[in-house]
Amino acid sequence: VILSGGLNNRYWVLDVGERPGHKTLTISCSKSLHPTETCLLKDGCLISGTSISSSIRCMRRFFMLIDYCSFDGGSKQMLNGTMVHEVFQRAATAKDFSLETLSKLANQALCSPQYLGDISLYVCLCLNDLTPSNSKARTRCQDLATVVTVAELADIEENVWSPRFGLKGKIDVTARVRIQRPRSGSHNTPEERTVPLELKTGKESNSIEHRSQVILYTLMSLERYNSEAGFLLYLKTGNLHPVVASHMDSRELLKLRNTLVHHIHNCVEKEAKRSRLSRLPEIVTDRQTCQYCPQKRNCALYESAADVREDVVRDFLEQETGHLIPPHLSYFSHWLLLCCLEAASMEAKNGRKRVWLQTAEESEKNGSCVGNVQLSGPVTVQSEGVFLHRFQRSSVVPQKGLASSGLASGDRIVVSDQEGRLVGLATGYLSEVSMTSISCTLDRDLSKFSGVLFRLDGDEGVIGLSTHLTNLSRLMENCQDSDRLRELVVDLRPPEFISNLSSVLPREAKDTVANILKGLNKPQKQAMKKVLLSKDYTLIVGMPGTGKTTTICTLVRILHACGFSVLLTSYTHSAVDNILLKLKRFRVGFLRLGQGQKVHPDILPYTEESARKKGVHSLSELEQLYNKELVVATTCMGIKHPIFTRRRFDFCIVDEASQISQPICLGPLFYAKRFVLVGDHQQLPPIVQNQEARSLGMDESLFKRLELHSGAVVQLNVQYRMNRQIMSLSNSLMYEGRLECGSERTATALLTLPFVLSVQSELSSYSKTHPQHDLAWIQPTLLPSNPVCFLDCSTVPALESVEQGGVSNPTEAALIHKILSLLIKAGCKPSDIGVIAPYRQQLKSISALLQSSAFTGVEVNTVDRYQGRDKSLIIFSFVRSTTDEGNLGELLKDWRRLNVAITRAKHKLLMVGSTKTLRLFFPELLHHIIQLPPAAHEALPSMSL
DNA sequence: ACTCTGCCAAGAGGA
Repeated sequence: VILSGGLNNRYWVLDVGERPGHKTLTISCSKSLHPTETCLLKDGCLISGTSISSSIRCMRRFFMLIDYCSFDGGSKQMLNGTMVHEVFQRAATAKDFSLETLSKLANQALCSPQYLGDISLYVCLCLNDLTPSNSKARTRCQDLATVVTVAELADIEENVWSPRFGLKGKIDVTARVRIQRPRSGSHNTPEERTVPLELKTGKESNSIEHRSQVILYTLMSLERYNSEAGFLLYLKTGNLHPVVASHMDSRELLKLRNTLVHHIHNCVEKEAKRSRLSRLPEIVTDRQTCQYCPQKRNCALYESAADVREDVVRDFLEQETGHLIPPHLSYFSHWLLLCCLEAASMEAKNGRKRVWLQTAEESEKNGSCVGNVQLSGPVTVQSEGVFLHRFQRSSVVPQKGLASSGLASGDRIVVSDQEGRLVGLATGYLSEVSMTSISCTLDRDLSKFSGVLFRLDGDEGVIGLSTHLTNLSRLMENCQDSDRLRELVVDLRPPEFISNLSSVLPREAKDTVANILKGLNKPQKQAMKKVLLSKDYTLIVGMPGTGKTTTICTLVRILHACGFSVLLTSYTHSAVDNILLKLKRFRVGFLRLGQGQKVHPDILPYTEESARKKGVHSLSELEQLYNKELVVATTCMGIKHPIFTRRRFDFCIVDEASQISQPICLGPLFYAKRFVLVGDHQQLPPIVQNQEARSLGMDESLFKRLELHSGAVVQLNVQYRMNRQIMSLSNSLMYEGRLECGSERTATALLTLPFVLSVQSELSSYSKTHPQHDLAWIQPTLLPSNPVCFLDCSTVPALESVEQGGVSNPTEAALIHKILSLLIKAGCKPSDIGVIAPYRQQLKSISALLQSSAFTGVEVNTVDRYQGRDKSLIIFSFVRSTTDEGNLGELLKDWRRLNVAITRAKHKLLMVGSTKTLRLFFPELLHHIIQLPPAAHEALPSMSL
């Protein structure tokens, strides 16, 4: 934005207005003259110190936040740097820089799982870099008479979020130093200051980047320590350089920071209602700078994608993107745009900003925050880097129960002080929440802050779209793997198959495979065959209830028996573990990668973590662990794991592939020769927040994109879940009759209600005593022999309410509550019942009515959460009862969501909704309508359970 | 117009 005073003019601030969440400035370029302008200061974007200092040479680098080290392992020097940092920090904490200690620490660092995980580990620590005499680190000030001595260590790896400057970062060492200035004559006591100390293990460059980093850290810690300067400590020489942040330096760096933020917020621009990628900051085209830039490919890709070619950079672009043809570039730029749009939507609802934009009181009202707490009792060290803290409400403020805070054990939290001076002090997990106290494990020891008032905020974490972008960028790489994948994914080259099974099937595996195949039905066997014959990929359509998990499990067993290596993935941990839980019953070994906290308890013994506990002390032992199993399982996001710097697989299987967005789904495919996508695009698509991104096709999964090659598709259409009537509803809605029952037993299975007769007689006697109520409709509703019922509430006064939190319909909720109590009384097990609604708000109002213990076991959940699962009896609440289709809402209009909802039921499906709304788009329902009398939900008796 | 799961992160150093 250029203000009226011109690009770089100066302004007077005439007035400052404070509003919640933002400030307004009234400014003018002349004190006495008009035009005044109003600036709105808001938002809470924090930029890291390193991002800013690395942008000094080239601002573009910042926008290409793609971490290559995750797949090439990084350089020797970087690894060395990380390790020496740690050795120094540990030695400093122990206040011991003796050679013995240093070498002990260095050995520990070499064996620490963190570094062992890096397969490219072949670094020897240069211990002589850290000799004791150097570590005392005297300054070489210009002003030789000034002496700085490090008196005490205040902190290491301190995490700072500074909303005031919009900066964040981690400070290597925070030190208390004594500064003795030469003053003529008299007694001068040394000044004490707490300052940031930045360690560098490379060449002593004292470069502008290094110095800027220190200046930024100094700014960040201004509010904490009032530090005026920081220090650069080069460990190779032991030299300590003071870096005094001059006003101008700080100002320039903050201006750079602001420019970066401006570009972030404006990475997409609208033109004639259509969004497109904005221009990035100008390309530097300085051979010297660009030659070694790790981001040059992305830089060139972006430039080519933006379709603005300048002559100066043509050869640079040619060099980096010459191997790509226009469709490749447009695929890249299309998805880049989609990701930018989506990122903006995700950033908008990023809850982390609340920590500094809202007071604790405000935040507490919205839930997931507890303010005014103090440390109580000592901090105990649970394990390396895990500190157990206990907090209590400060007695100063009126007590409010902590349990009602919206925070629950297991939640991720951020700890800050109440005042907003120490933001983001620590992060961790809540372990216990009681009425009076909260305990949690944090990544830092906060014992030195006893007496400080804290606030704990729930932290959803910020996951940008960096994995998406990394995968997209990788797809464009000039190498064999990427070329092939690009051909298949972007050019849509038809997949090839070999004709003869005998060439892939080892003779000795034939019997085993034949044995495994025995338990499968026809389409499942076909799927196995197709996969074995594939040279590129196979798509398996798993319609509802067709034994998708079993099929995948069997596929893995067969591939395993043939000696093929398999990478097994899905988007969610639970989907991965679902297959593994089945797989572990057979003699198939596997390695499960991923955080223990997220892994199913029964799968934990197969994780890397637990294998390590048995002892991995050397690189070769680690390699053994990584290479031992033919089958490796992880989530699609888990591909940053170091195992992938080396290992490749014969097959990659992606489950729930129709729910994964293209860039994410690509990730694991880089590591396998062939892949298998399993899904069903008639079920739920990937969730996309941004409306425009969705309309531009971001919710198209790779599964759906590749489905146009029907030769690669196998359909599992024999299902063992639904009885005939429920299945035919789905068939007419979605599958055009292709879905079949696997057996007559499946087709005719009904709900068992042992006491249905007694409930019915109870109802009829109730009818007699209450003749004013028409209860004729309830009999067919309850009857198991009537598997599909649509209860039409259109005669019942609609109570649909649209609130801020979502949509709910109390009438439907009340009706469901009463019918449920009848069904349970009739002998239906609560655990056999699922209640589904499209909206969370509706689930809340239903759950509120099901508090009595008779209902425990009834699972109330969203359609989305129910995907992949089933129940004997499903009650689905449509909630919406509008006649205006335009007002229906996107969720219900999506047929795929409706399809998922109705196919969760095995034996009986009760739908509650309004025909007014539904006949608009689902006429098949009309065959199953049960017309409700007015006030049906009130007329029904409340059964005592 | 309300559906949701991923992820540890800012920085390791080189020209």
